[in-house]
Amino acid sequence: MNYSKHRSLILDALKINTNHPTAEEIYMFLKKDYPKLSLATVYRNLNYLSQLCLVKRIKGLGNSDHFDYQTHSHSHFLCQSCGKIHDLPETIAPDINKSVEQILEAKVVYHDMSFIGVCSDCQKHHKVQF
Amino acid sequence: MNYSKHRSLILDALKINTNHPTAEEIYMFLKKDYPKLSLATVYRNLNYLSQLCLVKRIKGLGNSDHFDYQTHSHSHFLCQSCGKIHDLPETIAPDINKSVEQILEAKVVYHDMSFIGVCSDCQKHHKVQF
DNA sequence: ATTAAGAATGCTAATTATTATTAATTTGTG
DNA sequence: CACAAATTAATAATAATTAGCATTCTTAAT
Repeated sequence: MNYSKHRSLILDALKINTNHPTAEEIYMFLKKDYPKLSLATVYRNLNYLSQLCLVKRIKGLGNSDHFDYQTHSHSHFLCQSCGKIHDLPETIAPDINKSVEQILEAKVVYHDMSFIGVCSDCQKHHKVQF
Repeated sequence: MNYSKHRSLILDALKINTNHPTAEEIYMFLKKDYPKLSLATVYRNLNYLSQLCLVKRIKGLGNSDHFDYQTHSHSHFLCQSCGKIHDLPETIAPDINKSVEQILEAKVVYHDMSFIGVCSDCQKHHKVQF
């Protein structure tokens, strides 16, 4: 794999933008400064990068995938009210992969844990749930 | 909401078909016996049913959502080799929602835990990973 | 049983998210 | 620099899902 300016920009965008953006959001973010950038390039590189485990692909509540620069195993909280994705420390369940391996006699490569509910901000502001 | 033959059939199909089918798969399954059934009806009703928490929507490895008749909180194992979705007992992490609520001061409604790896069958048969 | 209102459906078009194609540009290397 | 391979932009194509609308089914009151 060769060096590519755009791939590097996409990785940087994810590093800066810690709010777990979608491909489209990364595209919009970079498009401002690099108008030549194409959406297909963003998708292509996010696929490369996630295959190389340089970024993490996250399934959210909607239909589009989100991406995370943090590749270490960690979990997320998805707010049903504001839609934001919050990070969680992995300490909540340290040896859970091992447990699953024992139960199913399977090899666990990684896990994807999401907690869905209402975040503290939205509870305070009495925002309407959708 | 009125009674509907089709909605009832879709729920039954999910009850019988415990392999976490997609909307398309449920459609194909029912289409054989009920040729008048439309794919849009399957999608519409799966949305209704999951809003009412009568079925569970599951994000798999691919781009289409899977559905589960089991609505109680439980986790899944996704095999990267054969693509099958296996169920896991919730005992692997009993009080995890409470932990998350304490960490984020949020309200956790439910969680969605997926373990990704290679199932025991695929390990035995030396199937190639994709 | 009849009927009218609302709910649900089939069909199709439209949208959204993503991937494939291909010619042109960029990058690594001798 | 020159050439081959990798990457890209632009666009077409595909996949997954939703929306619109005329028709059919359900419900509950007559």
